[in-house]
Amino acid sequence: MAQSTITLPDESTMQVAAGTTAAEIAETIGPALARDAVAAQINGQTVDLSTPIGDDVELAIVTVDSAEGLEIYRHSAAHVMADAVVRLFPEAKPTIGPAIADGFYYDFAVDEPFTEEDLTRIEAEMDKIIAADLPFTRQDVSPAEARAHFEQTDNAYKVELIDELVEEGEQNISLYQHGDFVDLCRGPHLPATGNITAFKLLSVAGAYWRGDESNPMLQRIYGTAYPDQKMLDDHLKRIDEAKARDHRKLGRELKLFSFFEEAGAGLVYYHPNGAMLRQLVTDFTIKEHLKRGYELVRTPHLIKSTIWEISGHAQQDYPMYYTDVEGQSYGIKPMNCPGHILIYNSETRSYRDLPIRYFELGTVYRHERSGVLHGLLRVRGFTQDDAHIFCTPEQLTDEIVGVIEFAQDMLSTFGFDEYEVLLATKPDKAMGTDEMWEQGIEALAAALEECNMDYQIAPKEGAFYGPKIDIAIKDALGRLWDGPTIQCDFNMPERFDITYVGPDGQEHRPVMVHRVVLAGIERFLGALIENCAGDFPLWLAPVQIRILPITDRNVTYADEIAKKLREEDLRVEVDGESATLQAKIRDAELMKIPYMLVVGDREQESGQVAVRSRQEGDLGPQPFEEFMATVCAKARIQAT
RNA sequence: GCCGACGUAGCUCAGAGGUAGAGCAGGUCACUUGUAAUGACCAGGUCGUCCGUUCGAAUCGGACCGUCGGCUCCA
Repeated sequence: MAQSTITLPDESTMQVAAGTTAAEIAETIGPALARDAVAAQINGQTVDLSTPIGDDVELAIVTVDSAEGLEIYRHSAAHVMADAVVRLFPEAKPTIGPAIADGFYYDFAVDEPFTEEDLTRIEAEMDKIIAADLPFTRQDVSPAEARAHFEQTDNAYKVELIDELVEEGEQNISLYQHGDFVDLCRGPHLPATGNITAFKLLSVAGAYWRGDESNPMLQRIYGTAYPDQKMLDDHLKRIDEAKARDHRKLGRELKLFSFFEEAGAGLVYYHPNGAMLRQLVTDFTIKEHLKRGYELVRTPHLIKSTIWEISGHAQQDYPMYYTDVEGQSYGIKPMNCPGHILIYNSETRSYRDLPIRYFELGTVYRHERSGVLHGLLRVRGFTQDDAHIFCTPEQLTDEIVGVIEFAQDMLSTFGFDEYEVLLATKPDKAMGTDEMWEQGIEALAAALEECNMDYQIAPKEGAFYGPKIDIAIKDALGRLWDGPTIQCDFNMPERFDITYVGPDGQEHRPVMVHRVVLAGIERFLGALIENCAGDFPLWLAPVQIRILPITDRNVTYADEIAKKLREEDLRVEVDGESATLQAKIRDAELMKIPYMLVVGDREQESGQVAVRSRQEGDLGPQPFEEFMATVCAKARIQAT
């Protein structure tokens, strides 16, 4: 009998009879491996465990604890869900159902949308399919056969997918079947439905076929699956944890901000605590910009529409608001760049002036569609820590490096140390020549490399005026938030015809970089609130100290020390209510105030305060002056 | 904008074709308290808005406003 030589990842080799399956080899290596195996990699290609091995190959067993293995596991769960749906709703047409970051989904074309109650029924049906332990089998067929199958089930969506595959040059179409359910699928899959142990369906939502809003709306069911129940429970617990620190909930509880239905959606009202938090963040931001050679500018909210025609926003149908002033059309600024360009253009600039870095806390308005608004994360009026850098092409990479380093400094001060970085290239709907785009992409890539940043290319994701770097920041729960963006612009300088005089006495075109670090201040505050669950570090706490007089006799003393603390720029409140100390402590704890000073007759007589720290609990009495010195020092530390 | 769900007191929520309820928050009074809720009393709602169906609508239908989960888009 013919033998095949298998090389395993640890370089060891084994001899097996030709035709032995990957599953059998896993079994030979060990029962634990066989149990966790979901697929195999043969010469780097991921295939089903049931694949027989004919030649000498490199083989790796893919287990469910790898990212790839988990994806396969969840993808199989999606198939089981689709099967369950079709069993319960024979009219439903399955379309596409992939694994995603935290689970999987499947989109169905149905006449009636699914209800929450349907999810329970579908889960029960899935349990049956899993209990039946139906093997997943692969079948490679011709496009014609595949088409015939899905035409028979009247599924135009699958037929469309097959036609696309054929266009891409596929000769073979793979179908996966378990029980009676057949799906168009690249695979691979688990050996059988029984391999799925823990899953849960989470929600149902509308989604456009292929993500295009001109296409029909499908019904999407989201679910998740984990190799064991405990992992699933942990995941569900994380969802609850995220809910508990939702910035919209905390925004109300901590009296930070609100929205008013009667005043307009997506427009934020900052209450005293929120306005203080915002001010602390923006004061810090301004200071850091000035340190790095930026200059403050300020531009109006209303600019004649002719400027928006020059900038191209008008022609791009940018979602902005317009108004009319004495018969002239004005646009409410959705971006700060044209204003900064006007200032740049107000004088003849020399190469000796460059780089010029204009910074503005620029408040902009954008007409975001009603369905996308989301707390502070997606609003219609927001403020950016926006700057535009005008520089020579030679200075470009250094300037971008400067921005990246600045962004890292800022974010880490606020407690964000992990990032995911994208470099976005030319979209279909774009201005500027290919050559300009290439230059920009090169400069951005060079800067990222100089900063040793790992990044991924996001094809066609650039702004219409230039390529960009998008940095997403990771929070305490591992969630990603939109963060800094650095956008090259070879286009706007052209349109506004801005120049500088070079050493040769000739006019040259400067490069323009748009960049935000915190990005939208509102959005950043949302991320900040959720990252620390409303428990702000001392330097950012809207109220740093609350003084709790034990009796009415102690209120005057409390007011006195409050005055002294305020003179040191500390943010202090006195709780003068006639309530018990316990009740006052509870209130202050719920407001997540970092320090409580309990003052009764004893403290008053001795000039002391009894300190209770939110983090460390009761610290006992100490001289007031001593506390003030300590807390002043701590409040100055701008790091989390 | 699209699909679905939802909107009852400041907040969290119960109720439901016959005219609205709780807890917390708020106010008043009493208490003057030592490290996460003192007690009593009071006040508070044209049940998101408008239009319709009905003898009668908070309850049923429609439109609009807003919120939530997604799609899409984006700082």
